[in-house]
Amino acid sequence: MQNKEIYHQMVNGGYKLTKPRKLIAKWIVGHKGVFSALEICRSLTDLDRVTIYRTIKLFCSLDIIHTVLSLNGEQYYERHATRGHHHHIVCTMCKKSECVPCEVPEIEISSFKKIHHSLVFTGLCDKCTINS
Amino acid sequence: MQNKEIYHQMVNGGYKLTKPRKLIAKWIVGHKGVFSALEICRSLTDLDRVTIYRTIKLFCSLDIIHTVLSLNGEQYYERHATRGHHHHIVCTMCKKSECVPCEVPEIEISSFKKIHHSLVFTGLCDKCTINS
DNA sequence: ATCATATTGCAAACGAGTTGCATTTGTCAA
DNA sequence: TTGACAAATGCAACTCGTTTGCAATATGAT
Repeated sequence: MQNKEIYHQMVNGGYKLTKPRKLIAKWIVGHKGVFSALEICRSLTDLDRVTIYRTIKLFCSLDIIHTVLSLNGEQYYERHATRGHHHHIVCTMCKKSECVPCEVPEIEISSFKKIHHSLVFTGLCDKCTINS
Repeated sequence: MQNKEIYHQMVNGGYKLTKPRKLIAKWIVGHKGVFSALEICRSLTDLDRVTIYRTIKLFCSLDIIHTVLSLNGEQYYERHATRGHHHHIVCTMCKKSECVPCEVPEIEISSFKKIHHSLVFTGLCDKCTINS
């Protein structure tokens, strides 16, 4: 049960285990891949938007999820270490996405610590290539 | 004179060479590195936001500039082919950024064409590492 | 079970970017 | 050079994702 793990991280961090937080944790565990705050809003309609945004921030600070770069002004997130580190390729026309294994070499920059990276590939999927 | 080149691209594309467009072209040529629409707004205060946004879109469609992924909901742009393809590392605390050469291998995905990538490294810069 | 306080939900605001529309400006043909 | 017409501008008012202030509520330590 992956959500138990998240509950643990919350309690360890000194945060209360509330109903909204549990619901959001379960949703995230049950969701494969990248997601946005608004997707959670659309699913968990009993919860206030504000609570969802705040919980997402909390989860980020607890390293339960991390931000993925945005393609369109909407912020996306991903569960830390789901199925190993990887990236996505997104079709610029129809927004369909696929996973891509990570081949970014580790970089060494003396003046920066705790380096993470966010990578998105964009292109045209087979269908959209034909239609364009 | 790099802006002459841009004027050419506009005329070739069948677009008028207006005062606002020339001003924005000059600003972009004179600007080193990544920029946002709002930065131009702050500099060229006589121009309407709307005109700036519309001109940026036009320049993107003419391949004069291209979008850079955003870290915070604000869209960033860069002059095409300035100093060759590269990426950025951004400090998560103070937002200071540095350039990083690109070492992402070309990927081959049969079902996608015209693949581009957007990569941002994040981390803590030296100062923020000390203060945290 | 009680209580302090962390957390929620509402309303109202925010900032970035967009749209509709009347006015102005570039361009091209006369 | 001028004038006409489409293209482009600027204003106002809007959208959408996200945030803030604050009163009401729920959690968990006692």
